[in-house]
Amino acid sequence: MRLLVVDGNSIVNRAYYGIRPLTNKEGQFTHAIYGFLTMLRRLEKEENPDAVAIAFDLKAPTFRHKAYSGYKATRKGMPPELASQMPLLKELLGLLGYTLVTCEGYEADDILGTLAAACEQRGDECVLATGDRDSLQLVSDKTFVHLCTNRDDILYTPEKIREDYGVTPAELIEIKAIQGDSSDNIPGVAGIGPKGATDLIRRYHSVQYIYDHLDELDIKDGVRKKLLASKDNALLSRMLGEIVRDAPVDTDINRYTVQMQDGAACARYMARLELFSLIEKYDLVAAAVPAQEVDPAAALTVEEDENIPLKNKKIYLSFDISDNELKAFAVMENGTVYLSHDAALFDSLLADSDRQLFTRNSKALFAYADKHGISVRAPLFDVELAAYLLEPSSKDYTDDNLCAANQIELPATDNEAHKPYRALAVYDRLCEKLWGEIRANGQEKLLNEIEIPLAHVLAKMENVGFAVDRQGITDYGEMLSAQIAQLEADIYREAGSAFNINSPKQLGKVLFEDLGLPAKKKTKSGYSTNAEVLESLRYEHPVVESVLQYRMLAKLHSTYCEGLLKVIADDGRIHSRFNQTETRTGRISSTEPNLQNIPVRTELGREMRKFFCAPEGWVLVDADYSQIELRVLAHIAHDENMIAAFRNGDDIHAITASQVFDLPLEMVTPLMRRMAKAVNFGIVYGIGAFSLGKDIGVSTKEASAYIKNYLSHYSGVDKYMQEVVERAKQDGYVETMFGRRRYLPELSSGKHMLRAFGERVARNMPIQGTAADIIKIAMVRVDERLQAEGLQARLILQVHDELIVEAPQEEAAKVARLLQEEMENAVQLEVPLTADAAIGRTWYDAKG
DNA sequence: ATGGTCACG
DNA sequence: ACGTACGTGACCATT
Repeated sequence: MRLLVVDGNSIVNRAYYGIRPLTNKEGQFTHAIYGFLTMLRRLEKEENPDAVAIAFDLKAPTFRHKAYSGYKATRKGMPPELASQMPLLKELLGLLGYTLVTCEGYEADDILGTLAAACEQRGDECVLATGDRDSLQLVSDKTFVHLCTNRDDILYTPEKIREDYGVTPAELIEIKAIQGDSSDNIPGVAGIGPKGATDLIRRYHSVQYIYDHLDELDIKDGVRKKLLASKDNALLSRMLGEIVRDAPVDTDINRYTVQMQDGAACARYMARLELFSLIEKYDLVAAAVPAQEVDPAAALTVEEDENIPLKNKKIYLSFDISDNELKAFAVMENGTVYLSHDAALFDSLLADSDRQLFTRNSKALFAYADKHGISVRAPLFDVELAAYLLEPSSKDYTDDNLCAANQIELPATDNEAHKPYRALAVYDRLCEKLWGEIRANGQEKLLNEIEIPLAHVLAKMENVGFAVDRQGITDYGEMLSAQIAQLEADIYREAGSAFNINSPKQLGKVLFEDLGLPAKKKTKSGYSTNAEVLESLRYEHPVVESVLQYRMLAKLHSTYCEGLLKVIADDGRIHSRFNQTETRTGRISSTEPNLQNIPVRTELGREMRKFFCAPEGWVLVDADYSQIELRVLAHIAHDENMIAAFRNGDDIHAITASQVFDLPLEMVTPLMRRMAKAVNFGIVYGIGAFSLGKDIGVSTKEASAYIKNYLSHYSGVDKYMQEVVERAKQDGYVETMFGRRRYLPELSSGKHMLRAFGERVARNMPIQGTAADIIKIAMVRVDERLQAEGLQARLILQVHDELIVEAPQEEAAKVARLLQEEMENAVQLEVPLTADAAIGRTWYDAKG
């Protein structure tokens, strides 16, 4: 038999600190629970035990705390974010069929020692899972320690301990007795550390022997003196350091076999915690559906191709549209789902302004309507968009997840074909719940006046697509291929060997081992070979320059030439998809292909934009906001200096330079302006002196002086940056001018890094998010205006602060004015918003 | 599936 | 003592 004993407190600590915070809707932290179960599953898979015991400390569990003023032996209660997860974790473990072991007056370590001793006596094997090296003293030919570290897991056998420490497992106690352990209040011998202690025990094996033969030992007098001075402490430490092996706990291995009793209860518990991936991992998806006999009232009723009553004004609608064609749809009334294929009925529902539609993926609905010449007159509620506004950090917004998160149980059905409609049967409750929260958050306008109308605009943009010059891309790609082949040959010659240049691993070996170039930075899996590192090695070896060139061309070729050629549709246009629920800040994203990252910064890359063009007789009108984020910052921070600069129409980066460097404007050099620009960006991103310094090539100290200067001149910004973090900590979220929220559980993390990240996000999101809100408003208005004025011109792309419209030649001038007007007037700020429009045959030409 | 790299705002 | 600016998506190599 083989028993796995888990040191619950140690593993939960690893989980808590090792995983970024997660919360459910109620704000309950769940990441330690998630991490614990993930680790537990991995342990079981790797160790394949017959039984599992999970040991916990009984009284207020403690954790080792490093005081900021150096290492100090303090024990402090666990942070509340972890403490609140402990009872939930224990209850869930119980439901999953694990047996927990605790013992009054004993620590988890002692339980590990006791169970291991019992296994040894019976001849069973025992694996101890812990993150704490103290347990290594328990290792024997029957007992192993599975040490969980931040990087990876190590299995300790007696041999492995000999290899790592050069002593036997039992001798580890002796080492610790001399070395001491501040976190465990074990004093040890003052003045002797790990090295000295290990050396002594390797030679003399025990503390007792050392003191019995102190005068005869072959050691320095200083060491002898230290040993003598701490004799009492050393002997006490020897006792304290030994783990108890006879705690009064049940050592019968049969008590610890794992048997889940109630899968449905586990699934419900996990759903309440919103740990949906665990439901899948534990294969409880089926159990999550309440069995019919348990709740017969909740059985799903589906009427196929029946006459749909449609008595209500509120229509709960589900549809299956692919390639803009309707496959089927369903409506729900009074809990009954009516399935239909009647497209005419479907179309009439969309056009009926007296009905309100409650659905999801309204973008697909708008795309369908647009394609079929139907104007959607029914007011719409979209669960996905609503859920996104309520919690923009979620990964997806499936019906199942939304119902689970809102404690709405899905009705049961045996019919596989009816499964997709289970959520529709409870859509009235789901929509009610979501709408209630939208109202409570004051997000009604954001949903109804920005996101839902925007879905319509995005649908049209996807349908229209962006015309491209296929032949142009092909020729350009061939030109690149030739250059890439040449560079490849150059690189092999310069490096003295042939290898896969695309493999960072192989490239790292060639540069830093074969050629002996200095490695600047490391990644998790080896040397870093990114552009920053290569730039710094540019003049060290000719191959570096070639690799940089190769990288640039290879990127252009694979991502942009080959990538784009693959997605040109039959109409000769590229139909990117715009995702409206992806980003945590409120921006939209673009996929298949991503048209928001077409090269522009280098001339060669920029050429790519010559192949994005308008059809014959048409032109592109491109307009972009000038410094929208800084203007938003000036507005929301009420910063007088920055507001004045924008009102004067000043060059904001030059003004900033004159302030940061304390010089008159005429004396600002281009370099100073460039640095000031970096500071302006840095401020928007939540800034740190280290990174700013790196970015502009000055010392951290100098960078921090710039920041200090900046904040003293823009004191409104300084005040805002402090207050926004303060408020975020109180509220748990930040929001934009238009009420778009982002929750920041990171702010209450015990991990410094994570908390600092949360603070930067708190400073950045309201700025980036407000800018995103503004351009969304502009898009909706531009679309309305184009239609209202009877123009053929249409929006085809948005790139965060830039809109692109294609227009018949003769409409171009009017459209350019319209675009600029709507963008600049989307919202009134304390500073003017400016947008610059330009006209051209291609994107390259139209971008001012 | 993950990590490294690099394209954009 | 730690690691180092916000937000994305695609491609390639590697596991």
